[in-house]
Amino acid sequence: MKGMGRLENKIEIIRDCYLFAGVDPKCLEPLARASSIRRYESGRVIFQRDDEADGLRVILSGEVRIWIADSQGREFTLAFMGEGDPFGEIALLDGLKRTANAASIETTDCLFLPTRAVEIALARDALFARQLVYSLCETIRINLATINSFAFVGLDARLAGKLHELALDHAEIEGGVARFSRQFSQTDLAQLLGVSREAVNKQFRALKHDGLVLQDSGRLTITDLGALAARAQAAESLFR
Amino acid sequence: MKGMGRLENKIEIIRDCYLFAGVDPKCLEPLARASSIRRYESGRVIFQRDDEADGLRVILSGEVRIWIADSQGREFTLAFMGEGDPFGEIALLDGLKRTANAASIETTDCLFLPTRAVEIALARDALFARQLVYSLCETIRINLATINSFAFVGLDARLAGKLHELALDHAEIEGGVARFSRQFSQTDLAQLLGVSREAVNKQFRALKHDGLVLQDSGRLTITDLGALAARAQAAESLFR
DNA sequence: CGATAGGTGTGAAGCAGTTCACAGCCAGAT
DNA sequence: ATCTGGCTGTGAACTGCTTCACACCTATCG
Repeated sequence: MKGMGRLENKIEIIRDCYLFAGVDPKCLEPLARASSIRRYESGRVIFQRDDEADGLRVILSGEVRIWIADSQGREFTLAFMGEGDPFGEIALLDGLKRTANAASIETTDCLFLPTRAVEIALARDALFARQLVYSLCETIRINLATINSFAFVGLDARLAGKLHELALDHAEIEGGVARFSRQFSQTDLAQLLGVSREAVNKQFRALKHDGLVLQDSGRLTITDLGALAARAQAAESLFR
Repeated sequence: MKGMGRLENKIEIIRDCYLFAGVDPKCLEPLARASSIRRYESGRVIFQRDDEADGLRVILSGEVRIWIADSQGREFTLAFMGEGDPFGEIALLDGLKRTANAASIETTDCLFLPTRAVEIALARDALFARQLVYSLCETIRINLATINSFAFVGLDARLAGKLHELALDHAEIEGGVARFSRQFSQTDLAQLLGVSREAVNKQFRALKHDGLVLQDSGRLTITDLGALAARAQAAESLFR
């Protein structure tokens, strides 16, 4: 009976992921049966570029960084993923090697769905396929916004835009003020923007000078989200 | 009887697109019934960013440029699409506005599938959904390669890589030599790389100096694809 | 035919971001 | 309490790309 309890627990967890919203309950049970829950301690590398895909993960709690790197060791952060976000879909879905690296930046629990189980659900349930398609489209829009900013936007506007974006996910917003709930180092920001830490520092100076951003003991506070958005105008996102 | 002939003709056209490979023949007929063939003269804008999506197009013959632009009129070319390629899927699939602009750069015939017909096929046929998922993953890999090159790769290697890539689609290759089958202006290349025309010209000088590229009356010839690929090393594509 | 529009080639000046070097600060470990 | 490692701040020198300006070359079109 204990095993049964765990299964029902997993079914519930899966049903709560937006990726599986509306999925046929008949498909849910085999998915749950095949899936497992994996815990990664902070700093664990979950997979690396060019690995074979083993399955899909959905974050139950914690935070994961997805990034690419070059041969010199420079890194570009594609995304920080949090609770409810799925990751590792691409290589799973097209059967090729992983496109990026993933690591936990705090203790993270993931629901792990092995390739075969996803494949079966995909063939059986049109709604699951539909949901996956939405998720892939979202990824494409995010990537296009990144390309847009590389092609057209100066670092000043790019930093403003990125801070604004991060605030929506990682800060408590009240009025036009956003207080970040975790630390982002200038190195983090540099890796998110694809530039050097020094360049970020310089732009940061300007933001602080204009009173748009404060630093209380490591944490950032944005004093005027609207003004920050205005600075990012040129970076107007393709993704809304 | 004539109408019937046109329908069967369309069914055949659809079946030949790789996007519909393996699609249930029962789904094919309604798709064909709803679809139409549209001809765009050279230079016609097919859709623009922020338009509502009307449907999906598959190129039957001709060539289409997909690009984004900023407020100053600078343009970044995301892709040239040719025979068999589908385009306009993203906004169609997620119901949001178009992410990019599309225009024919020569007289182009497209198969046009309106949103509703695609939606119905998607709900009914898991294989069609699977095929779409593959196609979206491919787009994501291409976009990631673009992001990779912006973040890490100098213009020298990026130009070499782009020429190599273009040669695979637009040139006749014999041994290590590739003779382009249409013209690419330096402006075209600049827009593909997200830099100024002058910067491309300068890198071009270096390639010509080293005898890797020739220009006979507008058309380009790559004299050593291997050496060109070596120059692009750092741009090693995430997409293979 | 000469006019015009794209394309190419090139040089000067400027700016944005990189690299390198180093200093100071804080928190956690020994 | 001191040491260490990661973060921040900053300046100097350099490089790569942009912008602007212009010359020249061709193909096309009235």
